[in-house]
Amino acid sequence: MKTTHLNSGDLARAVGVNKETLRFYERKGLLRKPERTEAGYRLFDSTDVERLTFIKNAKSLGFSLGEIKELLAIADGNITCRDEVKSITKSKLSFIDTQIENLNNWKRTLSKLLCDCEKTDSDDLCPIIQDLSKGENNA
Amino acid sequence: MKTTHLNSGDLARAVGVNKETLRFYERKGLLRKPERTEAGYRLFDSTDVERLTFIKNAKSLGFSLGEIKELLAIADGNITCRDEVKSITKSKLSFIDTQIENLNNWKRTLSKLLCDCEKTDSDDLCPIIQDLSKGENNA
DNA sequence: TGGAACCCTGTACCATAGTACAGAGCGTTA
DNA sequence: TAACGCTCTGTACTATGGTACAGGGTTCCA
Repeated sequence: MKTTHLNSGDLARAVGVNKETLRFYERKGLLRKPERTEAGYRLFDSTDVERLTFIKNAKSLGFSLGEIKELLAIADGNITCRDEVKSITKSKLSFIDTQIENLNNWKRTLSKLLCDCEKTDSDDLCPIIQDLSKGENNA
Repeated sequence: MKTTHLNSGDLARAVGVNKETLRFYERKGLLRKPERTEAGYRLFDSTDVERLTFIKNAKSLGFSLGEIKELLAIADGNITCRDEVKSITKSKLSFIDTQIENLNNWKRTLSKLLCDCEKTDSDDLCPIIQDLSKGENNA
């Protein structure tokens, strides 16, 4: 658990994000304001690597920065708020379900259209275009 | 096929979008510049309803406004470009497949975390937070 | 005829998620 | 000691997809 100090470049490289993004996250309150050297250089440590990794992972799981900030606030606070993490995760899960359902609908529709398109004469109007011009289309 | 004239408000209401959005789409070149009354009021007709419906449907299918513009350009042009519609649709389909796969990964991960969370003692660190702090997380 | 409800315009603003850049200072190494 | 590469700051800009608003003009209905 030695406290290796990293500067912006080190941290950015370590986690694989842009250096500017670190400043951006700091401004947004996702990363704490790090200590500084006398010259004003940011001094990060392994907890920042973890935190930034957290952000990166959560982002890849579809959490928005706003949601991540909430999660981090909870992680920073007392453990008793854990229900909130669960609640956010649950709502995210149900959102994901909806999204998957939508995508499957899109997929069905587009596949069907593509199929129709292959079948029709090349001098008919494209069925994809035609279909999308109709009301009552799927969500 | 009577050419019912609609003004901005009518069209917006008919399709269910914001009036400002019409102007926005017009600016972006998604909607044609409509004729005007002598007072300068926009005059839309049923083809605009179709076009806006097209945009709305395509949007709900996950096409970006840029892609929709391409599709519209093709629809406006000659039918022989139909292969392009197919190609856009195909690439959209493969994108959708990727998205579904990603969402399913997210879902698996979050479900597992949620499950872990229910199992652990309330004075342990929340496993969701812990897990997300680790590197090598799924995409 | 007057007022409500609509339409017009340009411009500015919103959120999200960053990226880019100029001009300055710092640190390391030849 | 000079040069190169790194860091700092604030500010501006990017893209996407709109929304809001002020300050006018118009249309409709009682």
